[in-house]
Formats: sequence, C-alpha cells, structure tokens
Amino acid sequence: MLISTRGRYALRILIDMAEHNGQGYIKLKDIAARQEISEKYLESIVKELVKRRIVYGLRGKGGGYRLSVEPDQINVGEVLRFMEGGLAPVACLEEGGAPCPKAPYCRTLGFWRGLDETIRRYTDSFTVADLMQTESVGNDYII
Amino acid sequence: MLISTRGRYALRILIDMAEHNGQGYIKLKDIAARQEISEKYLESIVKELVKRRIVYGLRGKGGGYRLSVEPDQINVGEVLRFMEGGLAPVACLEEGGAPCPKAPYCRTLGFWRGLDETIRRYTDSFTVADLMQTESVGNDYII
DNA sequence: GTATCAACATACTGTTATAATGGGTTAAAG
DNA sequence: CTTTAACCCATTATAACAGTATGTTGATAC
Repeated sequence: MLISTRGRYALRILIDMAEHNGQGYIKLKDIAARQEISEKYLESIVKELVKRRIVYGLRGKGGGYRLSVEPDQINVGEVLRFMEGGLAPVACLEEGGAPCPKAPYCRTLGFWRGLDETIRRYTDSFTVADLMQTESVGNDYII
Repeated sequence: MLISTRGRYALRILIDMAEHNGQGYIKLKDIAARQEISEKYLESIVKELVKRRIVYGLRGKGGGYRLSVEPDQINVGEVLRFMEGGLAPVACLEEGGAPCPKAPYCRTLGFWRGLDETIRRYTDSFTVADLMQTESVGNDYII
C-alpha cells in the first residue's frame, strides 16, 4: 500500500474545502461530519496543510479553515508526497535515506526508478480542481 | 512504500536464477550468499515462487532450485502482485476487500483507479529477462 | 542402509508504522 | 468573561514487516 489514510484524508479535506470555497471559514467539525472522519484525527492532518501554507486557520468563534491557494494551484502529487513523507515505491529510493551500496551493479534499480518516475508523473498531473470533477479523469489518463 | 522486501527479494532471486539458468540446480545457500540475504528469510519467499510454479525445487544432495519458466516469460508485475498480495496503492482498491460504500460519489476514486492502472501498466511491461540488462530500461520507459 | 545434504514446514519474536484517542492551552468573537 | 474553535503534546492499540529458530521429509552418495 503506497498511500495511507493521511494522504487520502488530506485530499478529501482539500476537496471539501474547495467545494465550500468563498463561504468564509470552514469548521473542522463540519468537515469531519461530512467526510465521516474523526475530528481529532483530522486535526493532525490539517496541521500539516497549515504548516505548508496551503490552508489558513483562524481561531475562536466564527473561526475555522480556508484554502490559501486556489484549487487549480494545489498539486496532488505534492500534497501526497509531504503527507506520506515521500512516495517512493521502494526503500532504496527514499529521499534522505542512505544510498544503497549495491546501486552501481543493481539489476533492479532502473526498474524501480522507472516506477517511481511513472508514479510521480501521474500524481503530478492532477490538481485539486481536477479531483472536483467526479467523473474521474480531467487529463490525459483514461480510466 | 508500495513494495516490501518480499517483492524486491523475489525479483533478485529470479534474476539470480536466470543468470545461472541451465547450470543445474541452484542451492538457496548460494543465492543467499550472493544476494547477501538471510537464507532462512529467502526460504519463505522461494516457497511462494514454488507454489506458483515459477520455480521448481528438488530436495536432497545435489538438489536446489531452478526456473520452471523462461525468464522472458516471467512477468514482473505478476510476481510483485502475488508476493505483495496485490499492488493497489490504496485500501479501497484492494481485491478481496469490502467495496467502499462511498464509491458512487467518491471524488478521488477515479484518481486512485488511474494510479492503480498506471502502476499495473508499468510493472506488467517488464519481464525478468528485461531486468537482466543492467542498463535499466529495455522497453518504452525512459529513466 | 545410513550418513549427508538441501528443500520443506511450522511457530515464534522484535521492531516499526499506522491510526487513532485524550486532555489541556491559546486566541478570537460576542 | 464566556463561548468557540484552532492549536499543541502525549499516549496507545493494532497490525504488518522482517527475521529467527527448530524440526521434518526426501533425494543422493557411500
């Protein structure tokens, strides 16, 4: 499994916010109710989105969250990468990891690099605005 | 992380066997030594390859393993799928899993299906014979 | 026929990531 | 100054992963 709940929920949060864009601040409680996800768990996910300046949070009465970037400017691949701490399909391609000593003669490295690149290309071809069109696609990929 | 050691090691075992193809039975001990992987752990991986009839095992003195299929007939995607128990990038696309009740109106399902298909297409485009060419590629994918 | 060798089988264990939960603090609005 | 909702920190149950240990079966060589 490449993508955990953190990445999946993050996208659902962003789509939810995008759908209520321009309607002022959105309470996490409401998102949690609509998406049927525990509010407490969502907190830890939104925290990351705030940190990355994709979402802005306002405290107190009448507060909540809103997007600080337009939906068509939020890249899905980027979101998934920071929520998951990278999307490398194998350990040896993780950034920040120790480079594999077998790399120079590894017979599978090229294959893994290609898979990594394929995943990157696909995920990077979507924005949150694309995801809002329920009928899938919205770009080159036929499903 | 999509691929665990089970999938990665399985490919390395198959490549190792392919490189020694036609030289009689190959002892797991030798593969373990060459690949620098614990023999005991390899056992549990080869077991699966034997079960799938990709590899044949002979017991006793002079025994070992050999491929029962030509390297160019062993599909990498297929191997990874059964070693990993599926390559679905998200839980809701796992085969044998309960279908998601939110599917009919899910705004991300199409995206995930596309990712799944992209991964499938890429991995299925390689055979073990392709992996034997160290200089990566060997098909449409440029790395 | 028995000693050796290597595959086959089963059971167990430490480690790590995931997916949360709980309780308390700060800041904005009314 | 009370309510509200974001923010912050710590803890925990579960499960998968990665590996280990012990023993059994079957083929070959002597």
